[in-house]
Amino acid sequence: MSQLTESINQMVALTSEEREIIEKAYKTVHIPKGAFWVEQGKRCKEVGFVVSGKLRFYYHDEDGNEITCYFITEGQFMSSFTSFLTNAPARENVVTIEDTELRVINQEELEALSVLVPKMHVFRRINAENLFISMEKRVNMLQSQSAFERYEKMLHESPDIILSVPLQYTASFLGITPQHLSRIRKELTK
Amino acid sequence: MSQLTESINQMVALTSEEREIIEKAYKTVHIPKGAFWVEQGKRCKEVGFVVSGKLRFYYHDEDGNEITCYFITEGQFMSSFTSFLTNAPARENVVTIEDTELRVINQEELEALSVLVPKMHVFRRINAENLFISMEKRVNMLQSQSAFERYEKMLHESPDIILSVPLQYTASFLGITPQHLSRIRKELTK
DNA sequence: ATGAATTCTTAACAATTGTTCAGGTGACGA
DNA sequence: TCGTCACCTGAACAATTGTTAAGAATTCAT
Repeated sequence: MSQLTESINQMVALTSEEREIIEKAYKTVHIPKGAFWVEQGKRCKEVGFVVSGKLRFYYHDEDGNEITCYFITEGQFMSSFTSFLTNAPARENVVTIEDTELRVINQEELEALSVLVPKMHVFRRINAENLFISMEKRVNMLQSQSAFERYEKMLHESPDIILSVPLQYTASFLGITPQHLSRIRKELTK
Repeated sequence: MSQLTESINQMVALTSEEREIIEKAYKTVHIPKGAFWVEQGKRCKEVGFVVSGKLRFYYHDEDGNEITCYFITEGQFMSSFTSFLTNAPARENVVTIEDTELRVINQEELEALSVLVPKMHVFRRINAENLFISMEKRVNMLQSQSAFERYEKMLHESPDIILSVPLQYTASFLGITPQHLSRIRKELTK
């Protein structure tokens, strides 16, 4: 079976029947590098699982600056969750930074699947909890650490992202300007 | 019935039998002003619902500064979630800033209750999703707004908290020093 | 390979935020 | 009532971060 149910299975043990039902419910989608999966202002009606590839979430603030909210890589469940959960227009754009393969499911299908496989409620809960935990870490970082410390931490925790995306994306993810990140890098190479 | 099941009922419609079961599962606890509910370093094994009162979550960073993570008020579900969910020692202290009444339930009881009332899984999922959404807003704020803007926003969204807690708590919640918040306030009164 | 476009670096200067320290206010118990 | 303590304000100075502008390096399409 696929990575998708493998990942779900790690959170809630599945029977092989359940795995099959789930496999059938999620569709496979290929998105070429640079294409949008979600567009700012439109409703996001799907959640997805990244089989391979990499995506970036970003929005434009009042001054027109691009703010990167997330980088999403292989093995992660993702969506423009706030839009998906509240049915509000998405605040952010989601674009691929590499050719990407997803497994996706829409709202109605997910609800139907959760009826067929009630464990999906538990999975969805655990997933939401994990999202919360990672956001809490991020708030702690932004709230109490300097830009230098935040970059060092990211360098340690996700060097792959830093190496594979333009510096400006990393900078806005950390809440600083590209110029300042460039300065921090220079400082670090000493 | 109580505020507790009223709140749960708003997220997942409950039958009166379910409400009764839930009411019995949650214990009532009174905590006087200034007392700890969770202590940094200990495991948090309960989740709670605030019937009345107000709490503050905070931890000490490497330099010994108190960092306020959350203010929790009436009608909110709360826990030291990362500790509760991962069984790790709590990073933060939770203290009451007013005399507080809680409805609490521990891990085993919650799991047992979720078996008796499977809808609890759905409720817990929705609750986790809501926590995620509020954290996402907070990350956006910290990532892309100035201290001045963050304070203005908080003044608009939770004036009650600003009015009822010492300035230094609000300051660390916003990620700034008390002196700087004092400066911002002065600026605002012009 | 070449030029255009994007991205990155650098530096000077400006704005924001932190640090230190001093004083002032108000609450509260002896 | 008095002193103590916690909290808030203020100002001078320092550190961090943003802004602007220019040039260097890299990427990309042709």
